[in-house]
Amino acid sequence: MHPHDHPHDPACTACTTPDLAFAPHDHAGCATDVLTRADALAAANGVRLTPVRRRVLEILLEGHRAMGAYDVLQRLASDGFGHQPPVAYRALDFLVEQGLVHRIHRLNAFAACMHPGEAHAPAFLICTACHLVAEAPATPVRAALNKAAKTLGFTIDTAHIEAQGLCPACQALQ
Amino acid sequence: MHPHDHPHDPACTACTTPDLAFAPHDHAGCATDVLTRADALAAANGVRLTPVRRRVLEILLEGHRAMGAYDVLQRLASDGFGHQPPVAYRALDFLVEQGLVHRIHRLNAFAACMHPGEAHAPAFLICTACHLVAEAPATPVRAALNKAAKTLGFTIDTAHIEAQGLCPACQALQ
DNA sequence: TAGACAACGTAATACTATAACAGGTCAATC
DNA sequence: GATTGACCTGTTATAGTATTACGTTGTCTA
Repeated sequence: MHPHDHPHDPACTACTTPDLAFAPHDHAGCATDVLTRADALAAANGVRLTPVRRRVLEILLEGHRAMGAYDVLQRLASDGFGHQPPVAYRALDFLVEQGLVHRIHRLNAFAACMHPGEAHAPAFLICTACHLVAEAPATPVRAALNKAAKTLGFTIDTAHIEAQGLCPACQALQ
Repeated sequence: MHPHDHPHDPACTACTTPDLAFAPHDHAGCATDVLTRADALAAANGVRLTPVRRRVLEILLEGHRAMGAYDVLQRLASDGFGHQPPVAYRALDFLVEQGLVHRIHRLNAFAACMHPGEAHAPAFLICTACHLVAEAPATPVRAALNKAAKTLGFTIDTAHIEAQGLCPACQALQ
């Protein structure tokens, strides 16, 4: 897997790979790839992926799940970092600003972005059974949303699209 | 204005009226119409729109804005209802279940549904300047979302689509 | 009218998030 | 090499959001 230190490029396989959350995959590779890309992005943007921040990203990358700030905090504390909420919230806020983490409002939780550096505006698919979260490409969804807003004269700045339902694996178990 | 005690009907003008939040309109009529429809819906569904519940809906209908549960609670308390959070949350939960109120996750707040009884799955447009909230018809948006989910094998149960930006009036003031 | 059940009210608590301030690190500058 | 200033981390304290648990009242029905 190449370092992937570039913005979205249709010629790059990693860039065009669909979200793997719901598919069996080499998760260790998947996670370290994202971390590598995160390092590169931080350098490119002139910001610092400090130890706490990087650790938070690692923690979120352990699974394709959203975690609450306090769960992250507990992990940080047991790793020798601070014990107070701002420690977690600051790192999370930074990662969200940098596009390395997404906030899932419906769950009051945070999930690692699996497509950092790619210009993307995902829709989140949240499995209510196994709690996996995937990012679905949502360009057409956003186009439709912009169009709907336009008919009311509204100009969209940011949009959050979060769907709950069943992932393929959990559907099979029903 | 007719009682509107029916489900969505393309032949009914009230049913096909676009959301008026961003447009100058007869708000008193707009609010009482929704209340009338709410009464009819509750009766039709065999549930009770009790005094607290109805009052909560009235409060939310005072403006096309989302309110936090504790703001609603304060109003309820000053109207002689209970002073504890469950009083507000229970009424709000009921109204959400009945489709008379929408939860705006991004704001941790609640807004009266302006299209009760119409089979609708709106996208919420939240003005960051004046805090008005409108419901945009989102059938095409949801179609696109379902399609995106399908490519990942995901089945959507419920979706929340919330956009932030500027309403027409606030754009004009920029 | 007795029983079942829904609705309301309260107290207590859990969960999520931010404000305000102190000390530490590091790079650029004098 | 000391100094400044920006940024980062940590703390305490507090604000804001939501739920659990339990007792009482009201309503409907058998």
